[in-house]
Amino acid sequence: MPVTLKDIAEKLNISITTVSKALKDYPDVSKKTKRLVKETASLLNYKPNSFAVNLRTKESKTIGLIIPEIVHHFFSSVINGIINQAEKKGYLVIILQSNESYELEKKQIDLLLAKRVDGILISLANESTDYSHLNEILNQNVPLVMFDKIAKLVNCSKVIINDRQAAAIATQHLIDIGCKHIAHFRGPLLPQNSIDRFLGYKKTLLDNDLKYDSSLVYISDDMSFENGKTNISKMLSEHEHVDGIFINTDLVAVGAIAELNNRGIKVPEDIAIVGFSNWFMSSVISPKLTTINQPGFDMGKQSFKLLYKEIKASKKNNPLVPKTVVLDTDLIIRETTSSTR
Amino acid sequence: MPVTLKDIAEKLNISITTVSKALKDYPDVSKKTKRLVKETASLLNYKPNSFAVNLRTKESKTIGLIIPEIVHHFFSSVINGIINQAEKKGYLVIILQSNESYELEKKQIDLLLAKRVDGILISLANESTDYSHLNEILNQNVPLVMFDKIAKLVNCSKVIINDRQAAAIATQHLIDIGCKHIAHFRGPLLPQNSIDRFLGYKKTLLDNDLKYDSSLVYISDDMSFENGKTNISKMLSEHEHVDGIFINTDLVAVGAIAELNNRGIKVPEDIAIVGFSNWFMSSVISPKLTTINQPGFDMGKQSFKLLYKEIKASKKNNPLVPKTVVLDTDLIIRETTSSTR
DNA sequence: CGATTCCTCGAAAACGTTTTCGTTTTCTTT
DNA sequence: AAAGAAAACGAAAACGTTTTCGAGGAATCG
Repeated sequence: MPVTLKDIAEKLNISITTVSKALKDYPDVSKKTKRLVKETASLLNYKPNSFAVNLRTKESKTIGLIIPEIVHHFFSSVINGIINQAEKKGYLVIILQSNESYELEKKQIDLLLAKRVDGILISLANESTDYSHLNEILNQNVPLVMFDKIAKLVNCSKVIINDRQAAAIATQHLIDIGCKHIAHFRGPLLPQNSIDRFLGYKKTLLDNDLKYDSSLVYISDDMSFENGKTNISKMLSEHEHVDGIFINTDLVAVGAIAELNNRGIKVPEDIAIVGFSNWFMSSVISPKLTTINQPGFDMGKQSFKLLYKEIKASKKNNPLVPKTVVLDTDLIIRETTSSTR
Repeated sequence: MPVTLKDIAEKLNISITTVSKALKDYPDVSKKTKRLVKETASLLNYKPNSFAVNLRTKESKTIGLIIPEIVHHFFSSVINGIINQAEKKGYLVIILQSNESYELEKKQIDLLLAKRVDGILISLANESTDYSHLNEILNQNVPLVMFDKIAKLVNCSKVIINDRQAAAIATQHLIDIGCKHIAHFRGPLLPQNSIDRFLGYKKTLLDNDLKYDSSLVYISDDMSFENGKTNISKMLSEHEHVDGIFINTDLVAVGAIAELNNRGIKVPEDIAIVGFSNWFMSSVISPKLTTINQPGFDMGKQSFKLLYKEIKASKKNNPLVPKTVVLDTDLIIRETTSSTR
């Protein structure tokens, strides 16, 4: 059986109260008994029962994290950032997956609320368009921070990248290397970042006096390798002189490149490509993919930092005004837009 | 304030005891009060306080998972399998990372034990050679299951692949397509699977009457892309007629291929390559990598299943005899060993 | 009708900790 | 040496649940 405060108290013939206070360095216990208590505590290998501590202090030093999918380079980087930062502050992280499903997302939130985690970090499922489940979190006074895939309407802190700007930089790069007919493979219709990237693409075309043609925009429903291949095929059958594509995300871009390779269409000579997210594979394929680097680790880190502040504020019943942190991205120029073309 | 059993009891003018029993369908409470209690419970949106439940039942329905690194295709697949299976049984998962460090691994175990998780799943850090921290888990009667990178000497259930056999299949494949001088890029010296893959390679050479040359074995300390490049360079400077390499793992293989491409050495015509693990990128690079598929998701699933059984057995004080599950791998033949060579 | 059984219910202890508040002891001061 | 202040300690309540055990009343049986 695990050793408790009581065991220490009995061994030293003092009260449980004093033992507890000694261990927590309360000022009203003498140096001598403190030393004694601490010695026997470590002698007996005492570990506080976290269940009891949780009940008493009403906090579990645990946060919940919900992401669309785990097996994903970007998200696993985010997880890494979150866990690292959380551990520094003594928090552990419970991870759940929404599989891009609204229903599952709702269920996972319920699970976390039932577990009474001290806070929740979430990146939304593509399907999610109703936000009552998120407001439910706030109603219960559980701190909430959204990152990457956010809902602007929910009144909580957020960590995002400037998707519109990043897309603009990507598109401008294509224009700068001489592309005249630039297509865009966008993500699903709902998620905000998918929308913003599209808008950044569109605006940059117009800003450069190129005409925007909605038939040059293709949707990747599940952002897969296959999507890239089918989108390319469709595009080639519908348009003749596309010379550049801004593709969301790298995985789709890699599928597109594979299909272009199959068909003997040269990248970047015939068609230049810029991806999005800087997955590891992008630097390994041939030709190497020019892409927008999305700082996953840092996003995780910042997200937890914000959540931590909210948790501390909420403990003091001192509500924090929600804040949105926007992280920098950068364009990584590689072979798919090589200037030697 | 969250609603408690007491609130329901007061509202209905009955005792807390009866409310608790009604909600848990005890036989000694009448249908009528059960209905009444359940109605008001859902009316008030009652959620049991998990902290109190934990303290009372001495279990948290939470398990801990320690892996060397999260941002890794194989491990994130494993995580996925574990979380999926755990959720089905009502368990949540706390994930920690050892960063391949023995010290950190020890610390993470302490954290999980302090949290009093119901069980622990672990894949060992490469550094770990002392197992006292693992035995500490068992001493505290916390169920433990090891997967992938295991320690044979620790007396717990394990889930692994047959590394030796997989390596043999990979090596045999190289021999079958005509390779005569086969090198091996192995992982670090300590981990069991690194050892077993090496042994499978060696044995297969001898079984085929090829001579084993220890100078053809190169070590990748950190299993990186860079390791692949440097190993190839070293190998090319030391040996002339290597015509096949069995490389652990895919990431190293991809680095090797990149360097071979740089030097104009043709894969598979000049040197054929087989990787290990079937990372997603392997099917995307050029030439596509022949590799051993390692069933990450299934490994996660099986690991949790074993742990679950142990948890249930340990609750009944009915120790389970440790069991080792060996999962199948398969050889995925792609272009780096294409038979057209 | 008395004794037995069954059906409902509730008091109370227990899980292990934290913290308030009061009590006792020791020390300081005059 | 007495009075007051300071230091050290402990009793007890509280967190919210689960479960044992016993009690009361209703139903059943002989």
